[in-house]
Amino acid sequence: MTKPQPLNQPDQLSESSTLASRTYESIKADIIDGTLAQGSKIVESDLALKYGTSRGPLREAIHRLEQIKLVIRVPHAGSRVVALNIKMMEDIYTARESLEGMAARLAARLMPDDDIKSLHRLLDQHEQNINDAEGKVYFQREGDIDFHFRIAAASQNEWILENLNGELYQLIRMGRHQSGRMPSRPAAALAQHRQITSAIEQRDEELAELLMRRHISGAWKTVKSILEENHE
Amino acid sequence: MTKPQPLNQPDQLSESSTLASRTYESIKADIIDGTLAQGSKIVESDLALKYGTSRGPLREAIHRLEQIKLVIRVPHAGSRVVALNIKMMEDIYTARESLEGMAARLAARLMPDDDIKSLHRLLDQHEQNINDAEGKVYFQREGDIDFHFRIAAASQNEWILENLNGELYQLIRMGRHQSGRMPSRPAAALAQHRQITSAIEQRDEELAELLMRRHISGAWKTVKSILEENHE
DNA sequence: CCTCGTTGTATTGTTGACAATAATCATTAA
DNA sequence: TTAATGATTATTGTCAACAATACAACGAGG
Repeated sequence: MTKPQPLNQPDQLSESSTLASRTYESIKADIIDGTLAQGSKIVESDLALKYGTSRGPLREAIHRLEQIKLVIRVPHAGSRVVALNIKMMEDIYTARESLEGMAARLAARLMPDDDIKSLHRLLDQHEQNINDAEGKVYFQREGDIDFHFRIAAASQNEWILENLNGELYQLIRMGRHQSGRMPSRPAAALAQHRQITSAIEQRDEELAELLMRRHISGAWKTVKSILEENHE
Repeated sequence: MTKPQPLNQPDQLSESSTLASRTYESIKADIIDGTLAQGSKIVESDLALKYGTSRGPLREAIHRLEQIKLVIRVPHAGSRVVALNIKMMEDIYTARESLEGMAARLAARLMPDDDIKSLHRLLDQHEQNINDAEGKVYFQREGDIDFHFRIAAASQNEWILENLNGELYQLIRMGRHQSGRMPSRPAAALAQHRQITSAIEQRDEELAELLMRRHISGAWKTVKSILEENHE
């Protein structure tokens, strides 16, 4: 059985040349998967020790994490891992809806035919994985983001790509880890992905944007209800 | 004669408690108004001297500027002030169109009546300033962004607000300084602003978004033609 | 018992020195 | 003359010590 191919969104090569970057990647991963608990206080000297570096590079890592909103920092008082709440997640999903809608529109205009074919193949793979018990985990965790990443990349808009991939998706991943549950109904999601791809293939910008926005706002509704029931 | 009221988008209180923040603000201003030329190389020790600080805080400032894309940094090789090109500006305007369209939609849903009234007054003031020779400079430079800022704030979406105000508007300001010219036809822009405000007042989300997007994509067309003629 | 001010401690902000890296320039061989 | 190669230098990356700040504990006064 072929393993689902690795995600092609290397935020940074894991063997980065600078210590600050490596520390950044490590901490980011630990925040996203909950090893560093939400809302927990960050003490520079402690973390420096923990990640085997000195305060200098660690400080740079923290600053970068602050920029992508994984960390909140208040001057002279210290930093904490962000604590996701519903309002914040709603803001993120709304921004994402807007940006990805635009990305889908641009993809319909600009995506090369070959890439569209490849996108179809990706969805075929996802379909197989849905029926496959162990694949389910993969599909629900990362396959979904993989699809969305390809659309963002196809937009050929650097700003949108960087903000989706570098910031919004990270926060969404973190939210998923938190809730412990997966995005709902993979089959329904897949069907929508196919619709969107088809609109792109037909170069129907308007429809592509509309479908993407509907897809994401639908996803938010289910995520929201999960968060609300967890929160009482 | 009453001076146009100061912009209410203090990115940071100018008397920030930390040296790194003050340095950041200074450099940012210098980049935006061209004192630090586009594409010019940044040498940490030189700048540290120039801004009266040591390399530590200056480094933090540079990192923050990198995050808002005013500076480009390559590991071990140094940093440069970003050099705006047409593709980059197009990406920015497209992202802005998407985000501000959504912001207008949210504003139509959420903006308190009092704030809408205040928005009307702001536009009245702009109208006066258009006929006033010295006001023209103000309106064209900052008044336009002032309006857009209020919509973004009214969306009550933190992510959108921060990204528009903290990043996109800065780059657009920088672009304006570069071209030397002002946004075109203040009267036409004002008319569109009124339309948008009116849609918000009527709580017509769909229309508010549509008008805002049209407004911004129109602005891009004229900016683009200016850039192209400057560039040959 | 509560409030306010004071002191002490922990943590961040800042600095200058040192190490590592990459760009530059001169030198040599083809 | 040009291309490759090696030493040199400028610049960034990293570190550890020092200063400034905010928070907590404590005590005095109401």
